[in-house]
Amino acid sequence: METPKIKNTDNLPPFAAGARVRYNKNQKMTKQRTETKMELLANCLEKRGLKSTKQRHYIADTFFRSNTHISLEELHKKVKRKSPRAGYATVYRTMKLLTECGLAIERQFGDGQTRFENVPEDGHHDHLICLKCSEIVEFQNETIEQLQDKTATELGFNVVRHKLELYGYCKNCK
Amino acid sequence: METPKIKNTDNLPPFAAGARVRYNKNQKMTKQRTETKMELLANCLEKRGLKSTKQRHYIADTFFRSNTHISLEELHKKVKRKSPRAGYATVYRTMKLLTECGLAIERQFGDGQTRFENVPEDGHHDHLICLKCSEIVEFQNETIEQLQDKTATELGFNVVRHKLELYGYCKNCK
DNA sequence: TTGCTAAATGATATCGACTTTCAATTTCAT
DNA sequence: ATGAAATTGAAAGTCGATATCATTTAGCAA
Repeated sequence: METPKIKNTDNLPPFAAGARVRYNKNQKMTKQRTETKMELLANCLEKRGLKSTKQRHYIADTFFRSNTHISLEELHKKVKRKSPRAGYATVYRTMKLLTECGLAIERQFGDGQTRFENVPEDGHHDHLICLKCSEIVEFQNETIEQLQDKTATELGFNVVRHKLELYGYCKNCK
Repeated sequence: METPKIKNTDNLPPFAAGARVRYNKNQKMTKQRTETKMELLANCLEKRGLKSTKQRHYIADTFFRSNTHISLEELHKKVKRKSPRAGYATVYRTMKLLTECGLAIERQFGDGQTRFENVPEDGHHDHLICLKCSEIVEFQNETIEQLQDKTATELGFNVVRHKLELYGYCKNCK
């Protein structure tokens, strides 16, 4: 084997997962609730004429409670702990649905697996990723956002969304 | 089929490929040469005790001349025009080599295909991607970079590299 | 509650983009 | 030129994502 393949959390690349810590512009920690999201999901299902099932409910709840950038495989594993017959395909379809409803964000950190992130209730954030210990810190910086808009405008663009990832070493690893 | 799969340039997602235009901070266009890179490659091969082959030479040259964010499939197609027996695996291995040598950058724009970008000779740049016509504009903004470093430092990080992508609509599509 | 019908589920098959394997070929130091 | 070592191309293998399909379920109507 030339290059080992990454398959699970035990052998993650240095930038894919890790505990989540959030900071706003002033470095205050923030928290997320999970109740409201289940309500949003219920609304979204109703709006589309979709059915409310045990599986969807449990998968969504498990995802909303997850604090990492979770992959389908990891989520499936968690879901099966309480619901052993739950299929991978259902987890896949539910996460696709959550993404369409705006309740999850798909991310690619370059390890070949799509990872899902909870939508923050306090707005957009970007990522700082430690290349050694895998810590992922989320941050917000309004000034950077404004500069991005300004730059884009100068080039004739209207920016709809963006992605900013900073890779480096955290204070414990530098 | 539930979701059509993207396979080639004719059916790209609105953000994957497109002609490349580069702007520096003052919106002046810049150009790239290709000679120096072949020399760098030769050095890199020698340093590693690797052999200089027709295939590597031709694949690298084709890539260096490509002006888009090219996928392996697209590059293989181009290479086969002049070298019909060239295999996909060789293109794959050569691009892996170029990436390791720092002469190519792997990128994921979310369409499931890895795309390769030429290393700019005038430093790091970021991307503006039109969601409608697929135009990809590259830009540089030193102020944003400085702010990123500042933010990271405040959170105890040393930034090694970063990725900034702005998705929106260009002046022709807004 | 019961029956019905469309939607959802889960097991499995398929797809597609890599990635590896291996026998044949080529490079290059001697 | 020669032989060891690297490279190549074809084909097979891998793995995550996605589709298929028979069975099960949700939710409305009687």
